[in-house]
Amino acid sequence: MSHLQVFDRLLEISLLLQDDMARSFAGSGLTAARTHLMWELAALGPSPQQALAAALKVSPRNVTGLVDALVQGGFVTREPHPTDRRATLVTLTERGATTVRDMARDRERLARDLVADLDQARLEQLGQGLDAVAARLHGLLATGAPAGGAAP
Amino acid sequence: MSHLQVFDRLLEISLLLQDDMARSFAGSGLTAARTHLMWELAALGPSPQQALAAALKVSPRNVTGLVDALVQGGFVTREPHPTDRRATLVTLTERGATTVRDMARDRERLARDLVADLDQARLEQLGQGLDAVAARLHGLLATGAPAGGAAP
DNA sequence: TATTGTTATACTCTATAACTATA
DNA sequence: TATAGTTATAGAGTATAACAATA
Repeated sequence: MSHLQVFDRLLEISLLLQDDMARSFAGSGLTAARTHLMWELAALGPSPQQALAAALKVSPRNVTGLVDALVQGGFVTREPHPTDRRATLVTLTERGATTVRDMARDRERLARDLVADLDQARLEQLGQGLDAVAARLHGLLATGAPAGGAAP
Repeated sequence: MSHLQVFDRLLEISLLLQDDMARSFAGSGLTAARTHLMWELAALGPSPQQALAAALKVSPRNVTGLVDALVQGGFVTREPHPTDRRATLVTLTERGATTVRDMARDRERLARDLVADLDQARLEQLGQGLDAVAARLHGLLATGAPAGGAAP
């Protein structure tokens, strides 16, 4: 097993996970970006758009559009901020909260299914290998210079 | 090490690789989609746009736009097809070919760097674990139903 | 004066549908 | 009649810059 084969597998898995995610949005009015916002919102609790922009590492203008779409879909509402009248608190609706719970459940199930063929020892080995790769990647990116784009 | 931790690591690595890729395009006029097209083009040789659309699993209309941008950047040219006057052969320029070679070199180096901390046995264990995950993922997606979106 | 969210503008990726030129 | 590529149109994500209301 060569380093290139391992790398190819990582890219392959990455693409397959993205495909699966995109497929799961079909017809729901949700997208990766909107789902990500809801996910962060569930973690943060009701938040002004600035906080969401920071959490998502995205421009405030971008958040406006995402929230617009989620409001239209009935997943979130804009509530007045209790003390700052410039801000609005983006808040999950019942439907939005249910959606996030369902996603968390599906995610848990998928995570379990993916390693269903591995016994405890092999799971541990896989985890340690991934830890090492993630650590190297963080190190390489921390230098500022790109580590050298992974063309798929 | 739990299945959820392993899953989180996979998602984390996936995001970091995308970040790195995006960063490596800064100022070059290239993007992930355009780079992907060049990458396929290098593998296929001079190709009509239909072939590229099929290889990239993207609409022919989309290819028109990507090729337009790559022509403008001097990475590819549109040559007349020798026998079919409806078609054009998209062809890498000298600059385009050099770019792909550089990408392949960077990719090789990155693949090596990522596993630099692993000895041969651990590399093998990681590879086998990833193989198992990829196999499960293929199996789950083959059923048609989404395996349950991996919300980041 | 600084911050929150918005309007204005622009670029990219993506898709479908209709159209032109050729097979 | 079918195919290759284009124009037309549209939706989504993203960004910067200018502007309003409020701190």
